[in-house]
Amino acid sequence: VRVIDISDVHDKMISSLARCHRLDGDDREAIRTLPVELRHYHASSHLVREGQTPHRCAFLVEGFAYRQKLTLSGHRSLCSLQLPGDFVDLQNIYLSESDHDVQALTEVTAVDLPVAVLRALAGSRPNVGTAMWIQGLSEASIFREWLLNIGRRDARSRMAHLLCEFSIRLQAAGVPASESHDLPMTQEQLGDALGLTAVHVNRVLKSLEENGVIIRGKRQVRVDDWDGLRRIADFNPRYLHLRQEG
Amino acid sequence: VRVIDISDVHDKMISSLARCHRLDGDDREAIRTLPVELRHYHASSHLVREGQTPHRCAFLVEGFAYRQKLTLSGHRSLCSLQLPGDFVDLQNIYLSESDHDVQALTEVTAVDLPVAVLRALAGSRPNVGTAMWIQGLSEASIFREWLLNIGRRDARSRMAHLLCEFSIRLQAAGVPASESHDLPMTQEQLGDALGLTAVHVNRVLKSLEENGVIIRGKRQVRVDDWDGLRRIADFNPRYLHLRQEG
DNA sequence: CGAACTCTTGACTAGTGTCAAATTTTGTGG
DNA sequence: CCACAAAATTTGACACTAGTCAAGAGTTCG
Repeated sequence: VRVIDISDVHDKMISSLARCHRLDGDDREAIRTLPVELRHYHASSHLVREGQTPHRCAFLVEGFAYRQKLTLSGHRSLCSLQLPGDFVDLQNIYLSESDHDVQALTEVTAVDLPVAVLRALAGSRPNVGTAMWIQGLSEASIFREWLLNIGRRDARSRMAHLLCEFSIRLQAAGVPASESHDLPMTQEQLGDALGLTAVHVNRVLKSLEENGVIIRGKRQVRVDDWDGLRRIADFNPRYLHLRQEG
Repeated sequence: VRVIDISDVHDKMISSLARCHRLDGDDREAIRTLPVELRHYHASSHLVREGQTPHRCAFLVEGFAYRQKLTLSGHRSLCSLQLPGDFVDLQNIYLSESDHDVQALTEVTAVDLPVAVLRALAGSRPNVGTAMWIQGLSEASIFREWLLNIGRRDARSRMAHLLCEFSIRLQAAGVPASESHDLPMTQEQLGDALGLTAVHVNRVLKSLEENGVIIRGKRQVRVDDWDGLRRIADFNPRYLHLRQEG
């Protein structure tokens, strides 16, 4: 566990939102007035729970999280991954009831912001509101791409696509290459992200490793041959909307 | 082709947004000042095209449309259906490049609104902006549900779920029961909405009809036994966020 | 009226799922 | 820090859902 500087957290929020929409000095100043109360979540604990009224929105400082939905019979589907620098609850901020869960994938450090405070900020600083709106739209675009991925690509391509996305998004979020770019998911979680069973995920990973495009560790996967993976994945980063300017 | 009254169109926009968020008299007045220029689209013509910068946002007055994405190899996945009363391009309104297409499913009558005008309206009338934001969030919730549908339900349930959603949304949009509640899609389009092949869609429809839960016409499907269908579908309308109050 | 889509069906195939058991890794309480 | 229990991985054998191919019939639309 690392010591985290509160001013760094504000900087991180500002750069996360500024990547979505241009912010002026007053906008940045307003963000700096947000109350920062760091909170720790253990792996697999809930940040959001289906059916609840969202009162707080987490800003991810360290660690990963994922959105998921469940079938009545208990089958699970992940909808997206949340990386450091993401506002986790922009999907619910204006809805009266959450339609899905968000759970910590790893140990997570996050700031819990009252939804009312974020709404007020969006109202008083329109640029910030627009930035939050855009961040939510970008995530909706990820949902659509995952729909295409699960609906129309075969198992190998799906897996390759997921890895490409993770890799590019980490880079875009400014996680230094020195830090690990391994995807720390179990094969069951990967299966739920791809509409596959854990057993088949295992077979696919083995095959991708034999082709030399990935390297596997325990409970994690790393990209080895990016171009090869990208070709298998049919990956086009357009849907991530990384270079946004209002 | 029916004659459409412009004031009716404004009413339709107002009620569409008011279903998402409370609007006061001035908000409604502001919406009434929007320029209304009715435009007709033939079935399968594009309202939005991937890669383009969105300059205009359509408001659907009559007819249906769908969002779709394509794989490099040309495979298609639908992401959602658009019904009368939907603002089609809320997903792109603040993005610089569209990541998907929107095409007319049937003959469509729509109002084309300049994106700049909508952005200005969102800025000057915060309630209206919030309503648009919420409409976009609700659609994102549909993407997530479709992800669960395709990823974790079998073909019969997927089809049943799609029909349940269509039925409930039509009702919520206030389409009178007198008008047809048939889903006017080809089996190939249904397949692309469900991650199936057209051939398998045919088999599934046959089976559902034999169970007496649907009735098929040419190029259309109608719900016959709603409770039966709902049971097959594992359908819970929560994700549609129909009763929203800011 | 004909060409081009759709739909339907059957026969066959292939990609994933299911089940089960051995092995390795991880996490926890003493 | 160890020992054990629980969780995750790996593999093989087999089953089954959904895909592919093909051909005939029905529809739609210019």
